[in-house]
Amino acid sequence: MSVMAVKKFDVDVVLEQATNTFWQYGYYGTSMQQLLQATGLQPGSFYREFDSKEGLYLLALSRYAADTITNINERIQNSPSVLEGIKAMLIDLFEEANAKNYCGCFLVKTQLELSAHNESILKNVSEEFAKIEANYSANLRAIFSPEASQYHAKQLMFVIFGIRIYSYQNEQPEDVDEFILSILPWLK
Amino acid sequence: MSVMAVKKFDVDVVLEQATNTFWQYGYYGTSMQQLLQATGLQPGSFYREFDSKEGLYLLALSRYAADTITNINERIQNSPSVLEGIKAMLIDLFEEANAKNYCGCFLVKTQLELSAHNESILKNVSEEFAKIEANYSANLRAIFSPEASQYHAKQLMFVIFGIRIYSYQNEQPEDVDEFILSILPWLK
DNA sequence: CTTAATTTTGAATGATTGTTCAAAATGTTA
DNA sequence: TAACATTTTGAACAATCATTCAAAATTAAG
Repeated sequence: MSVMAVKKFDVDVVLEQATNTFWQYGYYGTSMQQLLQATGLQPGSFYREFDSKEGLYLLALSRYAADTITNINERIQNSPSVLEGIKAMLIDLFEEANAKNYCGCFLVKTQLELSAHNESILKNVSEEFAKIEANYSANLRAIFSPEASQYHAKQLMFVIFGIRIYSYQNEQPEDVDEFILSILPWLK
Repeated sequence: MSVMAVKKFDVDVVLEQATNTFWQYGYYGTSMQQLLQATGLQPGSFYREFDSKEGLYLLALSRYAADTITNINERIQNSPSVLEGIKAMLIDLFEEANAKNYCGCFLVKTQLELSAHNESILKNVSEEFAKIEANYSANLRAIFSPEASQYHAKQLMFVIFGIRIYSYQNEQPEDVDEFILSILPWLK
């Protein structure tokens, strides 16, 4: 009793392709036609693997959120210090914006697009952001007091949001490094 | 030779109703059905007044952008000082988020939702943000040097974006006033 | 090779999308 | 009152939306 026919596609690859499409064009801005073209699947295969367009979106979203925290911690752990790691991450955020298909943050885009349509998504994304903030706070506790860590983590979230939105514009600060330090002097 | 039949609706009112619908649900998330219900218009009247769904959206957007700058300047001029005016505005941004149908910033939502679909919209919104930043800079020049004003205006934009996004979450800083000053100490 | 569990195919579905337009209603002017 | 420029009405349109499902293809096990 085993598998009599074998999947022709890699679920992880398909999930990534779908994520990128949703990320770029949004939930309502992405049609099933686009999704099928991006993944190379036929409707039947798609719906047998995923429940629905919405189900796939939620899956993509939770995967993205989990990856985000993983990436943050990897970045910090591979840096000479927590503060240098965070500062380098912020600078990278500015540079990412120069990529040809800059998409910003998938969680932010989801929150802005869908919070009025689906209250559970608003709650879901809020929880993910709370986790990310708590994770920054936990990392900062290696240097600061618990209270200072919490405060700095919150400041960090604000600044990250600011960078992600502002980066859609073309004019960035001349000296990004200096600009970050002017808002978050404790990063020095 | 004059008007033989009279419009039953007020264009400005309709435009505001449509703007609110777009603002809340987004461009692709708003259907013509919703728009007609929100405005009380019939399809024919709608299309005779506005070119298309897209045309109406662009109209709503440019009106919103113009109103934004007007409101900022009114706020600042009715304050005892430029800095107090700006600080009060930032605090208000936090409080707005507690309203039942918090929508964030229409320009930001537009940029995130539509920049991948329509390059001219991305450019359009970017220009509006540049105007807003320049307007802040002009106001700050009453107190600071031209260089400092420009720099502070940019910091201001980042922080405002941060507030608008972060505010979708429920947990705000305990002391909002103190929090703002910790990021923008020159507001003191 | 046959059997059978599983996957792929893709035409077809009904619902909804944005938009059109001929006909009816409106109300000022002469 | 009659004429007529303008607006409203709302059924109808083609296109696209997400989704379904019966039939064909696949392939390991017996």
